[in-house]
Amino acid sequence: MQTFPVMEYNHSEVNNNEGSASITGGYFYRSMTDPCMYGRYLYGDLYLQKTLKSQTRNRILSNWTQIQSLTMSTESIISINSLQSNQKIWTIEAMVLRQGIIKTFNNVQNNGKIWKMILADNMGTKIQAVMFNEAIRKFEGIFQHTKAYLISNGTVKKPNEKFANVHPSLELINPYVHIFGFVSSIGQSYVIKKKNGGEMHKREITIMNKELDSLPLTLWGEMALNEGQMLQENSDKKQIIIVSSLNGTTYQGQFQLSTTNMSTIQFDPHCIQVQKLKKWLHSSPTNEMDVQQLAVEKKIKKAKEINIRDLLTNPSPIMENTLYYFQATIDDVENKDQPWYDGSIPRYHIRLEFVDGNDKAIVILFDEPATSLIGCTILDYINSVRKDKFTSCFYRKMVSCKSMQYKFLFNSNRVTHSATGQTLTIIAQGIEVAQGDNFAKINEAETHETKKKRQLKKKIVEAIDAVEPTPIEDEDINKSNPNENEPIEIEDDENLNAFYKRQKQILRKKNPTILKKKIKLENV
DNA sequence: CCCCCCCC
Repeated sequence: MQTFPVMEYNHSEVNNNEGSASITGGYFYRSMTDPCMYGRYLYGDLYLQKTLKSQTRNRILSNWTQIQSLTMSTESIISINSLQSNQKIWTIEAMVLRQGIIKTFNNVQNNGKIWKMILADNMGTKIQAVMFNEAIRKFEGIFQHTKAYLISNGTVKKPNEKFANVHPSLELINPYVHIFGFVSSIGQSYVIKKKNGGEMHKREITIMNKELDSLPLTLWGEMALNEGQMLQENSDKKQIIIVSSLNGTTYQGQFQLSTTNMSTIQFDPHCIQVQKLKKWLHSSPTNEMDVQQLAVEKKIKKAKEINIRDLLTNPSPIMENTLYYFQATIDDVENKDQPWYDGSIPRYHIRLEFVDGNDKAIVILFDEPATSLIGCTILDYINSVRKDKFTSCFYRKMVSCKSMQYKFLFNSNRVTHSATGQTLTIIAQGIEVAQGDNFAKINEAETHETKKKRQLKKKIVEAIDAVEPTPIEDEDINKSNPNENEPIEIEDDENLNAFYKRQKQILRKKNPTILKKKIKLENV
């Protein structure tokens, strides 16, 4: 049984080709009937064209919960689970869990518009609905995110085996993961080149639970643009999301999640576990940066300490896939005037040097660790040093890092020795001041603020330490299990609807203007 | 009637 080093997830394991499933772990959102747990057959594409002929059957309900009080006979309504391939007459009631953007396609046989949705019924079973030209014209503006509809008599098709899963055998070992937590960081969306020459949007976010365990989550494709932008636009709020049908992989010792083409993101949905997290989140006085820092400090607590001298002299004193930290004094910031841009992916890094005789260690800080050191985002830093570095408080802070002691968190997989053996490069995952409050100071006002922050932090750390691993309470399972009669209540998400509406008005450029070349910074 | 599961 595979386990994940995290908190709130559901883990399904398909036992055999018939698709029976077992579920372990997790104490939050349970989608017992998620079709992905039952093999590929239920990954049906539901064609809706024929629904046009019986539009009177399509009643638009204002929200999911009203399904229960529907006055019309519900006898003919069947669950998505019981839909048969090629079934001619049927009605389902389903909620729009995800709306794609309307796309055009063009191939040898055909061309036109296509619009996809992911629907779920009150058992939690999901199905993909596909609409084409005429259907899009009729239904555009009718289907709305998180609203429920009666849908009838479209074409029910078996999914194309070719597309359902490229490696069917992998389905036996690759479980899908559902996760919920709050979003602690949101990266930029950018275009990456695939090995086959194609392009793909990618956006990395970080999700955390209330024990401040963090997990990187990669949003792919359309989701990186749409839902990702939605998250970014609301990044000032403490956002809680449920993300379903994720792939889990381990990259360089770090467990990470990626969306699949079956993934959905629900924003602040109404379910008991989310409400609990929300309550906790809003009662904690942390801001985004403090949360990041606390998460790092928690990891450092658990990591093994290692002497940097040992790392330099012995090429392999460390174990694979293990978190370590070392304590050291920064000798120099190699690129303090202009943090370096990494050409392959659009991010900046800071190189710190530690010199020990002839030996040199270089620690590279990307993203959050870098932000944590200088107290602002890398882009803000660059803008501030570009103007006048000597008046920049961030620059002064950077310079004052020198001769300070820090703890650096790193994964053993991110350490490389140079050919001569005298230089060591470490990509750090986190940074913490070695003792007390010796993060570089800017001025008195900040000292005062830091003191206040430190008090708050102490309070939070105590609260985190006091948290017991939450057992699965029967009560919780019943309340959140879609198998029970109670439907999942989803908050009517006006924001997201407005967002989708806006999306339609924005004409997308085919090739978004993303920086692909190395950025040249003016010398300051 | 589309789409080919990804990148460091």
